[in-house]
Amino acid sequence: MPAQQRKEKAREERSRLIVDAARELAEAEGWDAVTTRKLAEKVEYSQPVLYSHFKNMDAIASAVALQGFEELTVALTEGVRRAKLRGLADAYLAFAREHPALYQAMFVRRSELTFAVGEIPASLRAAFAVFLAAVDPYADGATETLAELFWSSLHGLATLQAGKRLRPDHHENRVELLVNLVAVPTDRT
Amino acid sequence: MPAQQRKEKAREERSRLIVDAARELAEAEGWDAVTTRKLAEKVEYSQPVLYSHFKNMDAIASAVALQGFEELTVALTEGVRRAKLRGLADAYLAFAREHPALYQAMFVRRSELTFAVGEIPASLRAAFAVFLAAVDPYADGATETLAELFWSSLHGLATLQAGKRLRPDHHENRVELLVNLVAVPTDRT
DNA sequence: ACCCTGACCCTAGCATCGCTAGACAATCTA
DNA sequence: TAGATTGTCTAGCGATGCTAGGGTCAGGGT
Repeated sequence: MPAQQRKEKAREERSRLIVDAARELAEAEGWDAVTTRKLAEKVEYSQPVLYSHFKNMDAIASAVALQGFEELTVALTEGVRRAKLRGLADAYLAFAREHPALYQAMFVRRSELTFAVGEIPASLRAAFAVFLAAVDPYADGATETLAELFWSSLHGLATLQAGKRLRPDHHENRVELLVNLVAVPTDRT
Repeated sequence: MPAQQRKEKAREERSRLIVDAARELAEAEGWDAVTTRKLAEKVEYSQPVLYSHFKNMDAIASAVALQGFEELTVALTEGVRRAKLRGLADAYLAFAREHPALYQAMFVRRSELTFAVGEIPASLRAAFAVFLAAVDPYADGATETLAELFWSSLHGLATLQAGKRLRPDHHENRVELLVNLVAVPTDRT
């Protein structure tokens, strides 16, 4: 029955519309400004329609985050291709800098998405795989541990920088130092 | 005029009462649960009293954060005394783990407190000084940069761990690896 | 062709939030 | 003692997330 399919297609379209609107609003004015009323007005539907697509506001933010994971994977892959570890670091930090609200939805705002325990979003697993591959040559066996540590360091740099808690200049120095620490092979017994 | 002084003393006492109540509530139920009404009820005054002490809710959270900075400095100093870099790392991560709401107020929740630009809270400067001293022997001149990086890495580990985004076991491995990367002298030209 | 049924969406409203205005009481000054 | 000042509370405003209930319109069966 094509009528049924057409309906579902339209619903899916509207879901994307809502998610896109939320993301735009968040990037433009921050997550505090993303309210159900503003969102409803932006997609030109009434508030309750949002709840026929998503359980609540947090679920909308999580949908935005999932979009982010996919884009992050692409950006990281491209970064590694350009310049290995340093390219990965630059790509990660650029992503966080250029999409601050998106980054918050992915990694800062509390959310029901947990990574290391329970099921992991496939798109995020892919992003982490880029880390694993890039770090493996220097890991001396402990690939996952080094990948987690490298990721954590970048996350720390990204969030503290965003919060104006690091000297704005010296960014380059910090990144270079980090990459050197990870890349320069030392005795890791 | 001692009457005047007595008044001021009482006001100061009540300020501390409010801050302590906010901190307790946040640690017990998270910052979302810290509302002006619950806070007012807990200190047994009406809501407007809060605003005669603090500009708004964020200012109360900032006051809690300032308490945290002082305690963090003490904890870090003790950690360094015990085991240098590793002690510092352990103390920092333990602090974040044991006082998650306090840590959020200090470093995660957006706040008007900025560190690296403009004026810095003295208590936080003291905490960073511990980082500087602990890291200096390995910095090869770039002490501040290495301190910022070490701090960022710990911050990343702390927040991602708190968000269940790292494998709960392997914590020890990550910390040891980080400390080794920073401490083992390599060629840093 | 007609009616009925069900899916869809909107208006209206609830409880709660941060914050403030204005009235009331208690205390100090002269 | 009378007036002024200081302090506190009650009540309320606008905005929040979310939901209940009713109305409208299209699709399907006879």
